[in-house]
Amino acid sequence: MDEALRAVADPTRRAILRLVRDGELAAGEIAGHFPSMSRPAVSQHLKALTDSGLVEVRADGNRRLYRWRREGLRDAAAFLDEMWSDGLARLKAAAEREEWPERTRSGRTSRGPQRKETPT
Amino acid sequence: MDEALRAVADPTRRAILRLVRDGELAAGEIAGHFPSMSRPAVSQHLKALTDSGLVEVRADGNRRLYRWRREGLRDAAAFLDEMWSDGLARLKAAAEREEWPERTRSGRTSRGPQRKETPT
DNA sequence: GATCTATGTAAGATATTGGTTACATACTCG
DNA sequence: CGAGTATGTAACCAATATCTTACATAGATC
Repeated sequence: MDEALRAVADPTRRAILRLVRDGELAAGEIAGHFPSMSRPAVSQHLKALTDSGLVEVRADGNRRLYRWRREGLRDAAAFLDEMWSDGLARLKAAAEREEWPERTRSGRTSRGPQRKETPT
Repeated sequence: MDEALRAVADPTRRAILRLVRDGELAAGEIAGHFPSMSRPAVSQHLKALTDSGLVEVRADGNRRLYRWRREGLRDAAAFLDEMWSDGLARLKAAAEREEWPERTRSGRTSRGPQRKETPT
């Protein structure tokens, strides 16, 4: 999953993913969408995406057609979903029980002139 | 979003996130969960997490309590969800219409003994 | 076969990451 | 105040990432 997340953390690669999401595109066509970057750079991003399983390649004569691979994001999506949604549930439940471990030990209960406590 | 995704791409940081997901933990307690790594290393991961908005800190006397910050993953989760779920819909729709741009140009229609075409 | 065309790979420069040890701070406690 | 505890930062290093340019290779075309 690490690889997939790292791959997706790069904006260029995310853009490529969006490009090949609903159809195949040749490497050159993809590179054409990034005029600010050399073609080899894009090629390397494509390699990264392929290696991390986010896209698949298919040879078509001269060219190489890239296509989105949905499975590639499964674990990453699952993690984030669990973290976000399930985490919401946990937070809510904890808040309702007021179970948050607030004052954990000393309990800074109005003793000294606390200067920069809780920089909220 | 880049930062959040990059932060979450690291397994140590994911583990930290899970640790502070349902309550506050002091830096030292967190570091205690990673005996294989020096305390400063964990501290730096905490900094990364804080900078990317995935956790918040609160001073409590001597210590610094870290807590999960749900908002931090909003965009990342949204992206992955859109990519995964919505992408599924797109794929399905495209498949039903058989709209996949298969043979894009030449149409490798049984001409040569295609060796390693479509490594499926 | 000679020559495009499409694309990957090698080599190298530079920036960023992730760790370590040493040190600086700040709060707590007797 | 002085010792001890909790934690962040600085300095450094090794490994990676991400570009660029130059080059290699394979299929297409005439």
